[in-house]
Amino acid sequence: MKAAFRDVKEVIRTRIVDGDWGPGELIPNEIDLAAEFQCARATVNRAVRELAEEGLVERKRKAGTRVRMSPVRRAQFEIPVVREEIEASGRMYRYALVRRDLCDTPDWLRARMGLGDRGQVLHLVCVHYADNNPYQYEDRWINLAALPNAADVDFSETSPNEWLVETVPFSDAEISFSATASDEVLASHLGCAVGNPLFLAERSTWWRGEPITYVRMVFQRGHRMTTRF
Amino acid sequence: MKAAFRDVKEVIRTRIVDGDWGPGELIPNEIDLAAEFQCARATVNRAVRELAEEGLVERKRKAGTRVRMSPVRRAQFEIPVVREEIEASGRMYRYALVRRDLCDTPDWLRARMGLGDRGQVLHLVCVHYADNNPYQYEDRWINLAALPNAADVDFSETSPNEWLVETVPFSDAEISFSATASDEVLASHLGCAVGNPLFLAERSTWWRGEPITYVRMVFQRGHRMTTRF
DNA sequence: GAAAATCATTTGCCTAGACATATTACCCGC
DNA sequence: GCGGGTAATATGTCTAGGCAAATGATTTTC
Repeated sequence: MKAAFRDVKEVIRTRIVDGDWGPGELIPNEIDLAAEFQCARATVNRAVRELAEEGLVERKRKAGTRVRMSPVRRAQFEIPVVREEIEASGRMYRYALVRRDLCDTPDWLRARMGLGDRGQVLHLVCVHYADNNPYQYEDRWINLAALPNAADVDFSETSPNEWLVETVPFSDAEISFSATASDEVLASHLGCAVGNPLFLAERSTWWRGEPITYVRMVFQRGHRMTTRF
Repeated sequence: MKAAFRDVKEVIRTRIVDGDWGPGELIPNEIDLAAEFQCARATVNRAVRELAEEGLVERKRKAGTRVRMSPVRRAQFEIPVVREEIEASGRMYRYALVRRDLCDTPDWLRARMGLGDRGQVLHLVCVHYADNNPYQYEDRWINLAALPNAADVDFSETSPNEWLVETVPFSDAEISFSATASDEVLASHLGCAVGNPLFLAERSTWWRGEPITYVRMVFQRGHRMTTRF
């Protein structure tokens, strides 16, 4: 007899999956469920609350709990550091710095990151290899106003990604995925043809409201991001 | 004065983000925190438990709670029904069925879905419009062995997506995202040029271990999938 | 010294009862 | 029939206390 709320949760989940309680239908209230399962209301509450967090049911005060019409399926992706992603798949990781510039913040970046005054940014371009095949092209901009010491770091060995993770551990971020076409630069670095469709991930990061970094990550042809739920 | 556990949670989160409690460090135990915040231990428990679920801290019995070295970054995407996605953005939704075939299960589909014996599948092609602009091209295959009555449904008005959601509401799924190039069919339906890079989502669905449906969803040029965390 | 048994600490979960809050349902006056 | 106020109800959260389980630390035994 351990973790009763888990059992309650699974019984309810089974009833929903099997269609005993169909979409849109109201399920019994917490007091009745507690009576049925012979437990405290708090136990039922936790079970049903977690099901609601998973998107299986919808709860409203007074109105009760009902099975969702269209289950809000939330797909969860872990966003690992590239090196870990490659090494986890058993391939050898290699990193190369392609370019390093110090420049004034371009306007498009100021707009995107919400940078008010002009200042300097560190622009880094690097490529991540898996088993010596190009895997990801990384185009990164670091706000030097927020991280002045980034200018002194030697990024020829440490990838900016890993340096940032150690330096600014807990930040807010916005990530977005889309498709883009390979241009000549990408084609030469990734070893594909110009015009090939490529998977693109962009990420902006803030720390305490201050813009830290923006990165464009373009993956090798055929890259897929997969998850089960 | 509502939701004390939320306040506790935010105070602790702030201390971690600000570096008062650095990566790898042990934070006070629940009893001490409860004393500090003048609340019951259960309240602190919920606060810290949720922080652990978010990946900010790591908990172990007897060992206590410590701040994670590298926070597990989980991006969460909601996978809504197309119509809801479009209507939520304030645009008008329209749906069109392009093609409907009954055919023997092609080999590639049998391999992908883990379908053992050969049987028939229903192949549907449709397009979803937002404000009369093509938004998503949907290429769907439904396993008739699992859903024989799908053959009798009129999909000219109801989109297969919505019919399936009502009929087989809660299933296991695998979803994957990638980039693809527009071919002539896609170009004509989506109104883009041949060769344009397009964002592709593929989804396989099972119900109680039985393959139900596989769908390829190709989005209009420039589509982005975004999330904050 | 190494392995095994015991102890202590911390999180995990449960109960029973209480009050708060949102929201529906109903009743009433018009 | 309709608008507005009021009561009823289901969920949301808190408290105080208690037992369970995992596991790091310590001590005992061989």
